[in-house]
Amino acid sequence: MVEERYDPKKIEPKWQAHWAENNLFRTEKDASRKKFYCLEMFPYPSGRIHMGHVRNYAIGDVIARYKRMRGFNVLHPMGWDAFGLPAENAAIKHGVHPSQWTYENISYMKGQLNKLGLSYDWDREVATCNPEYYTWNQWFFLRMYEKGLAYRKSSYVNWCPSCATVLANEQVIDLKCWRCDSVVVQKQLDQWFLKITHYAEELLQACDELTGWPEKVVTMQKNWIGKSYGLEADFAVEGTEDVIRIYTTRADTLFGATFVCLSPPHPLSSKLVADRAELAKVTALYGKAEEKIGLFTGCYCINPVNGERLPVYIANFVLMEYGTGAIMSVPAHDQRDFEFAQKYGIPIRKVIAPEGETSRPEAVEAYEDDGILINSGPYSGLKSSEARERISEEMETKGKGTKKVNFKLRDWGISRQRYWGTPIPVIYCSACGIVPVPDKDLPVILPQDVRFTGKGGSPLAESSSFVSVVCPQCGGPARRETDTMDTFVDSSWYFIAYCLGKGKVRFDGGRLPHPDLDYWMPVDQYIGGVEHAVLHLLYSRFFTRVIRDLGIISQGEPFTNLLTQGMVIKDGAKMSKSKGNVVDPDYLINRYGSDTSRLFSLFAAPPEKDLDWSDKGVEGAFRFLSRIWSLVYRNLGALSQASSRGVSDAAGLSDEGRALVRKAHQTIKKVTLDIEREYHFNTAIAALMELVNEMNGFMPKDAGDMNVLRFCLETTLLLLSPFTPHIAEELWSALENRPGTSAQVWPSWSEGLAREDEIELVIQINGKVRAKLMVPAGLPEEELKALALNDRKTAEFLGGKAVKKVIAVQGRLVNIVA
RNA sequence: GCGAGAGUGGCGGAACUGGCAGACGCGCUGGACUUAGGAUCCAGUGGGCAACCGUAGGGGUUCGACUCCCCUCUCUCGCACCA
Repeated sequence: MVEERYDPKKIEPKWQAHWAENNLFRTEKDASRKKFYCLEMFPYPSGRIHMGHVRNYAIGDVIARYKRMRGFNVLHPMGWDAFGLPAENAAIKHGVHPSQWTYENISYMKGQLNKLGLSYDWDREVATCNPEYYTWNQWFFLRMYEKGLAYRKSSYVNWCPSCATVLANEQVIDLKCWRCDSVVVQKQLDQWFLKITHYAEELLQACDELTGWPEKVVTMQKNWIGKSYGLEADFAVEGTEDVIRIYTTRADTLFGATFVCLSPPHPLSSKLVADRAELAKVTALYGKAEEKIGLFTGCYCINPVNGERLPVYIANFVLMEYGTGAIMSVPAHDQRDFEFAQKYGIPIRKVIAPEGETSRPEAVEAYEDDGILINSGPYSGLKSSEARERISEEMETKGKGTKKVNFKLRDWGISRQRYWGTPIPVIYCSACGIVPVPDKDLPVILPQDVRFTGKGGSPLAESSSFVSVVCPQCGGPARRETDTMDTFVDSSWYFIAYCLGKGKVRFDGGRLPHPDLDYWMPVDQYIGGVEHAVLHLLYSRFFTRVIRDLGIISQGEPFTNLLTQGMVIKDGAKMSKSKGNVVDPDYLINRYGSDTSRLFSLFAAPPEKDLDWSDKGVEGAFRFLSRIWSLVYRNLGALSQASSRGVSDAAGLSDEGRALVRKAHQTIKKVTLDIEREYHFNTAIAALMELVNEMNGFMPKDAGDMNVLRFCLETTLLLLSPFTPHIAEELWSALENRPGTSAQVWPSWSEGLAREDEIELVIQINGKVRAKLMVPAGLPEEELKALALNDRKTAEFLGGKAVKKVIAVQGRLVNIVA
């Protein structure tokens, strides 16, 4: 029974239950069918979903449902990025255990996702805070440790003195701690690192194969990896045995070096500077962008290319982490060096002249481009590019330097002084040193006896039952690592876990590469926010390669196609709690239903662009669905007597009927191509609206017309079903068809039936539209020209002028040049 | 500063490889039905009385430019001392 009014509350829960009871979206590996792995970035279980999730998951669901109707074996899973700071903060603030807080949130949010009618295979759900999941973080860590890909070293980190803990970069806001507002300092600490730089070259090379990714994201990845070709050269410190090794990409400017700078943490800095207090001043400003300061060491070093004596400075702007931690400074050709030289009165010597430039005005800034060498001994007159090569070779021959490729990419520091993360599976023994936890003792489970105070560093350190262990090697007393892993580790392989299914995630033993992984991977379509353009996506590319090199999987590239959806904007700003401009999905679903919520977020903008929220637009989406509803309701009696069979090859239709059938076929074509072409759902939905508008204006006069209407309605419902699955199912079943839309095949169009038999020929005179003429479609150009020239209005506008040229475009227009 | 992208009605947005600019939706105007309508339906809707003018601005290529080329402006987003 179809009610008169469209009431989503009455139909949506019914169909959600139907899908769940019949396990319609459960997927099994089936080697005989072509697979499609459709994945949306899993959410952090913060408590409730927001409109960004609705948009992200609506996009993914349309793709998954569409691909199913196209016959693919579709894997469409969902899970939870469940470790993270908010859970721990909730524990500090409200005394709820992070685990309880997280699982309660998951339960609520899972309900919200189901209310949206998303077609997930929940049998594959993962929560990263589950020991069955994070044990594999530990297992991968141990494998990497064995291969030297996980190691411990001392490094600078953001340290909040008040909270006594390390902060991630994104938790430092304007150089201050996001929680207590105290100034963050750089502190040297022992940290665990994953050697992502081992894959730097491959990660960079493979960027060129990411043809299904937005160029912007690929570029960001390339820049982040930051490969550069240069020279390492040795500058001997005068009167000592010490040598300063510098790195430069501009060997062609070697003759222009007038001083050398060391990074404050450079080992030679403290050796060359006697005055600790002065050195401390520079060190205090290390890494601060505002001001360049330096300290003359009193020492000189020798330029290997010409034997010149150059002063050695300590400079706060020189990074220890990049290159060698020391640079040669060429103020004439590097803006930073230029400013520094001016400040400290160091000479500036030009060694590169812009090509073709004769006069040389007094420099007010550095000339950083390539050019022709001057003042450079035997190299004067050469081009920069050639000089770089030749000077580097000379340095190598003389044993004073080495050509060197450098990367900006640094190894990934994963240690976090937090509770709610994966324990790093390592034991420290005073006798044996660092001892990895044996596989048989995995997982190292988070202890329950921890108090959350928000102070005093790693919470795990407070649990004596956790910290005190027996050394697996010597049996003596030992101490467990109390840091946990960065939560980005969890999300670096979850898409691989989905392929195996709940309770089946394991990577040791069995046939390798794992047959299920080889069937499902890589992800065919990944959808998520662009904020992960570098971090998560780069880490995942790294992890997938590590897993490949363990033999578990064959391919190293995880995501074939990537769609980065735009933000949801309201009142000119990104929707966010802090801005107070959020729209609550629960409210929206209650008031308009999930079909309307989905439809609006798909219709208002193409997926990759920002979406401007509009309450009125939502109502428009609801009205559209209501119109379809009442169209079926109004005609239900007659429609149930009608049959869509035969409509598509029928002669004997009324003119109006034929026109509507044509429109339907055109709509099938447009919707299909719009989805295939960059997922432009907004124009696909617009086409469906056009078809519905035409159906609304269609007055069936006989049984044949009613057959046409039924055909067009069925077509509309099928085309609509990926976007608004509930109403499609409901009306489909109201027309007494079985089974449901999601088991149906995507409609196909006939070019013949879609073709117009008449076109409106536009007649232009000198490029301006002067007349329009209905003519039969498919006329050859010559006939179009003749028709245009003979038109009454043409003569009128020509006013007797001679026709110079006539251009005809088949099926479109004729332009008469006079 | 470097890198990427975008500027189209009152608004969100259409326009495939150059071919009727403004599809579709919102809003607005008028009308119908109503005790009433912020419900629904119908019609209209870039500007201008007009010729004409209109896709950020200025040049260019072309029979023809939102689309291609050059210059300028504005905005958004990344990365920002990577030597």
